[in-house]
Amino acid sequence: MKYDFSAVEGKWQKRWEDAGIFNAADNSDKPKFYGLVEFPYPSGVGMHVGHIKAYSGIEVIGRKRRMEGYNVLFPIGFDAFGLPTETSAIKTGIHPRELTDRNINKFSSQLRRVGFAFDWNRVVDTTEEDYYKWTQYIFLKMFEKGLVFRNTALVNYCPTCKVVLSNEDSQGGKCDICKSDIVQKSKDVWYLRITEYADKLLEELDNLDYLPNIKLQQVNWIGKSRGAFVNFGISGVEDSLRVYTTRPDTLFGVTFMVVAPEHPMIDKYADKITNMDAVLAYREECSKKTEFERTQLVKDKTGVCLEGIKGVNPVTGKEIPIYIADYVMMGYGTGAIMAVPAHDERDYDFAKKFGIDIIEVIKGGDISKEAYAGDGEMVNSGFLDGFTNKKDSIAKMIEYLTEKGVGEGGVQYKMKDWAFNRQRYWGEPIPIVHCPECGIVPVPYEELPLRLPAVNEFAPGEGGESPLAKIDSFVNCKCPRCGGDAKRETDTMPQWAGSSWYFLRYIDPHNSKSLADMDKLKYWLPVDWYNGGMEHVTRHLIYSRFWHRFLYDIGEVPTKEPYAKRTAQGLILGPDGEKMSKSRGNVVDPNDVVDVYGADVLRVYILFMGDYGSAAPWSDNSVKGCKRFLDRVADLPSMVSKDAPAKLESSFHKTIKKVTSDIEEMKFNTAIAAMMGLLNEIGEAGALTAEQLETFLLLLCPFAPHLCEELWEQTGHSGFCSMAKWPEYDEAKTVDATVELAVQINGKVKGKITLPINSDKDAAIAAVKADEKLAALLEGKTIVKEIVVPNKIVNIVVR
RNA sequence: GCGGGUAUGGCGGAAUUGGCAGACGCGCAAGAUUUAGGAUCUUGUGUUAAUUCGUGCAGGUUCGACCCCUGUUACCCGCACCA
Repeated sequence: MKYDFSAVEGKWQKRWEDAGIFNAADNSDKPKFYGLVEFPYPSGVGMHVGHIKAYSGIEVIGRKRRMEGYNVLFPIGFDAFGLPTETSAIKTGIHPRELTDRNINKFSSQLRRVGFAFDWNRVVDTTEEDYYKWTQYIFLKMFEKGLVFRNTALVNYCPTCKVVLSNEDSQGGKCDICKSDIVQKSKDVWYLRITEYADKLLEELDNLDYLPNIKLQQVNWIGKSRGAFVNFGISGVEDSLRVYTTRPDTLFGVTFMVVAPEHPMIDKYADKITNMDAVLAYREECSKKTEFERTQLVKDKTGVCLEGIKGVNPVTGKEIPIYIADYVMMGYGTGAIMAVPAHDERDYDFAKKFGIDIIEVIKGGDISKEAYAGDGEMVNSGFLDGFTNKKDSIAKMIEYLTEKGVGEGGVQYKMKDWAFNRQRYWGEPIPIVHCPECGIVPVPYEELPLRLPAVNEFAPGEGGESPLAKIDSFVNCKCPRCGGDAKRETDTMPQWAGSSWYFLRYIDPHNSKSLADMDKLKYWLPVDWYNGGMEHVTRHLIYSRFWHRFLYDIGEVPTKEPYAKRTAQGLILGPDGEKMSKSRGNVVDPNDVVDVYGADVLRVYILFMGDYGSAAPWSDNSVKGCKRFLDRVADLPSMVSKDAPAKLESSFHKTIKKVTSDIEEMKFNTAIAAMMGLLNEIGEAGALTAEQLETFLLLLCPFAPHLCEELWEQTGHSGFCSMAKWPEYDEAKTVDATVELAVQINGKVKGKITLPINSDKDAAIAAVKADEKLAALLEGKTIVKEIVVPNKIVNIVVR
């Protein structure tokens, strides 16, 4: 029988909301469960099936937990500041505020249509004053603690978006938003000192239940390396050139040094360098290259020797040439390296091209052919000769350098400080005033929120300055410290700011005195389970852990870490197996599916299509299969009978057990498969008891809640199925009285025997010999070995 | 280049982690119902002449391997001249 899902689904969504059954209670004796999903960016195009998949996992888990008696917090909100809305505003002339409100309304109604069990009383919108007031508050706290600094630096700049991007936003040399090539530009930039938290973020990872690949990505992103700083002398002057190396023990093999094109020592010693023209020309050439060109053209090494000055090896006292080359980056280490061509591939290539000596200091390779990066005995290395263990030789050299005062051990991180400003309108204004007398002055806390001025012009200036710079009433202000004329900072925060703490605001979304009440934070934190996309594992997840840890350090939150557990869903690919995109025209709109099949079918299909963590292509036909499943479930009430066959009972207990554990492991596909299998068994049996139907509805409810509520009511229940008690199983009833064992002869399955459960070896062998067919196969053979795994298999080895 | 992952019927995917490969769904075929189509229901469906062969490919360990080991190929995802 088909049921009229459009009427049914709307009816139950309204009842849930009227009864407020999904609203979390702040004061409850029940155990708590805080399930979190990444809140969406409310774009104009509306929701994507990927959103549904991302939310469905925690949705099902949260619904199950609620039925198990937990006080569940499952909130939703909108990460609404950002470029796409601003771009759209510039195009259409509609204010970003107006567009954001429209988009949020659209998303909200779409989310409601799918029947997610969100607590709609706690919706957070990062662009509301009540919210960004606290984003600004956290920024000021960081400023106060010295974690905010300003620096002139070469930054990643997108010429199309006219905006400065963090390294995280410009991966691969492409703008994260518009995909055009990034150029390097010198700018004044606000930074957050995230590197100061690198170790803390790294250390706590051990105590967190994140998927292993997620942890690994974070570790790689932070990129901690141990090594040493070494100060090389510079010939003829009382100065040194500092380098970072992970292999200080190869110091005897250093035959040249390389500095990055932007390295300040070049300007410092401009009068000593005799070929300054060539050096400057090279530098000019490098600055024209995009980051992309510079990192992709790996093979061909270029560079210029600095004539007139030499480096002095602090261990050997030998003079060596210094080169400027773009394979050395200013942004990592000290921007200068000691080159050991015998044992570093890049240095090797460079030495070969420029005809520089190559000295072997580690035995084991053939340095006439290529660099040897492996381990081996140290040679040509003075006091290190004969060392065979890398750890020992490095420790010895660091000891030596420290003693001589020419270096020391140290660590480096690949992660860089977080470039924290954008020349944009639609973002949180940075609460800073520039005073000609006092310098950089923070806006006082009591003046927060520092509101975005209402304007009608959102396009950035040609010079790449923020649209806010054009608004005199905003820019001109009094200095909070001296009261004199001053100017406001006109840049805004990056998109990642608001999403770095939103999970805290859900706990107490309307608090006007603090970002959230401490007692409530203590009750709800940490987030028990956070699910989201793999694409946010290195950026958002690192940023928000950083902010949270900072708030912990200043006593604003009670836990070191925000998220106890983190998982990630796989992509939904288009029907063609390719990533969904407008340009490919393979995008599936969830609304179309809800229109035709209903929300329950959409939900069940998305979780049934494959392993939750893996990518899987969309298939319209498989959606129909889920539709059939639910239609058959809708027929179950007509099959209720007192004379249901007894054998169904153990199938029910098995299914309860399987669905219960599969949901916890996010194996939703096999949980649904188990229910389909049970339904097939019920179909064969032709009847089921009223209690069995009840159990079935409860198991299916987290996946297809509308249908289950409807049938729950139809079968005479009062109250909500969604609030009823999750079924329990009896372990004893999940096992059958008899089991079938496969019988192998020489490892090949030749037949089957049926035995009482837990029968021993003798019984199994006896049963095999009593089986006519199997006995015939053993006739005249010598039995070498008999292996019996109880309840599983018998294997008889014969000759 | 480095790191991680994946590879199973025509398709999406299962497999209690070393014990009957292919659960469940799609598709397909036959039948029922229908004026017909659609929808629905029933049965069948890895492959083979076979008691055969079969989890990307080549070996190995084991009574027994999709699972463990060695080598290899293809694809996917991260990072990428990180000193």
